[in-house]
Amino acid sequence: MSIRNPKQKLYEQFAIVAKALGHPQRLELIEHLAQGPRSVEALAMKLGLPIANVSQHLQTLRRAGLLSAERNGKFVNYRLVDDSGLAAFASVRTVAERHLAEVDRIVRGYFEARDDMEPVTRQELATRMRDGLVTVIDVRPPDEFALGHVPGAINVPLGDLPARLAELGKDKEVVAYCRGPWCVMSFEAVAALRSHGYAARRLADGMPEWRAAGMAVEVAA
Amino acid sequence: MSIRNPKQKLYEQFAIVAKALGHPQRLELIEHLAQGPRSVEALAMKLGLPIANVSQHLQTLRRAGLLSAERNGKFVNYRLVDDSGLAAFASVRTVAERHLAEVDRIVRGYFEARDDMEPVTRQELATRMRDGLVTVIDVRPPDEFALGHVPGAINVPLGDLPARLAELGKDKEVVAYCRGPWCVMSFEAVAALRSHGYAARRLADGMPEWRAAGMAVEVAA
DNA sequence: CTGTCATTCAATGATTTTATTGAATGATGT
DNA sequence: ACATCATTCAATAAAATCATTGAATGACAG
Repeated sequence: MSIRNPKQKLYEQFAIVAKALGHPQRLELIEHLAQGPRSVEALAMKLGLPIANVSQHLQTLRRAGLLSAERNGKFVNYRLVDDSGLAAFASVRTVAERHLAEVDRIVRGYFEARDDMEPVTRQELATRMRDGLVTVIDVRPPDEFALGHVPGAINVPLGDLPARLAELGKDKEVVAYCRGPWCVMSFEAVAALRSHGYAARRLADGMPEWRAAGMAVEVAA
Repeated sequence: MSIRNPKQKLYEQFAIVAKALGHPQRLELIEHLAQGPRSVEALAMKLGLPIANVSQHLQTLRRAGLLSAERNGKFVNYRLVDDSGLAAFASVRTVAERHLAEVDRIVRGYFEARDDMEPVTRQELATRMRDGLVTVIDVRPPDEFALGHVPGAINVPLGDLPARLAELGKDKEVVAYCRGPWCVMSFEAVAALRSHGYAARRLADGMPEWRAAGMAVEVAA
């Protein structure tokens, strides 16, 4: 029986939060919930995991104060309680990006092979959209697009891109975005567009960051 | 053998960082290293833990990119590689402070009993110091004070405070600070000073945050 | 070279976390 | 009431993390 002083008790609580972030699939759950509220089943489908497993992860995140759950009929909808969880995720990501050699290796090996250009910043995109210089495509699945997207963006899920190239004029630069800074879909989209002769770039991060930065968001009717 | 796509590999790396933050004593190590570089033995002494145990925790933090180690003769000095680790700690703390009921309980039960006043912000302190309105005391141990302190602050380790009350005039407000936002020493100092009739408040956070905010820092000769 | 000291390594058991399975719960619709 | 469906709970085994111990390493002093 160890005597724990108040500082140690506080640090145990902080550790609960960090521990909740310390599992790759829980981070992925956060990424998906950052697009909008979701039921357990919907999340399990997106991640390709058993429902009971996802349910347990969600409860771990809820106990850490990252999520709230609301019952809606038969379904339980989970959502991020606020931006602080996403901010914690982002700061953890920053540490890894700056100091882990393995991250560098993965980025060089996969991501830079698809898009080695500087991404577009939010501000830059907002300006170029206002001036009518770019076509913005949202490459996420339609359900995520419906929950909120960059005003004026066209929803072209990655799988549909080859069939819908004709919709995108070559006179304007195409800017693609999806769920976040390392969402593979926007990298794949940019690579595909370039190979077809389009001028294409990525947005530096995704929808949740756009929303968190206070930019206007359009929601499906 | 699971096939892991590049996103999952990245998330595993992010999880390594979060996992490293997911242990109360590793968080405490970060707090101490935020005061300045330290040897393994010195940290073990401060935390009251076996050296081998501390060594292992430090290596976990190093593998997560949070610390760097430099050999200096017989000693190995660990240090925070940059502010990003402290920022991650801070954002995890924010989640816990906002959403964990247990944190609220601990703060109410212990900390607010010692100091229920609004703490002084850095900017406010800088202004009031310039105008000569406050006496600033640094209640950390002398070795930490020596590695950097608020210019003009007096080092009064908490244990010495009762014997050194006479040094502090009652005409000026006394502001106490120590290692960080929930460092118990500054709470105890404020409580002790108030009980002796002094006007006393805490700085909202500690030395590492002062330094990270770009404020001037004085180092012992 | 030898002894000492700070640190790391390696091995161990104890504890915690994780994934899986199937049963229990709670709400809905017939 | 009954069947159905989404979710949670409970139990289990596998895996990871943790603290502890004592031996190995690497640097210095004599």
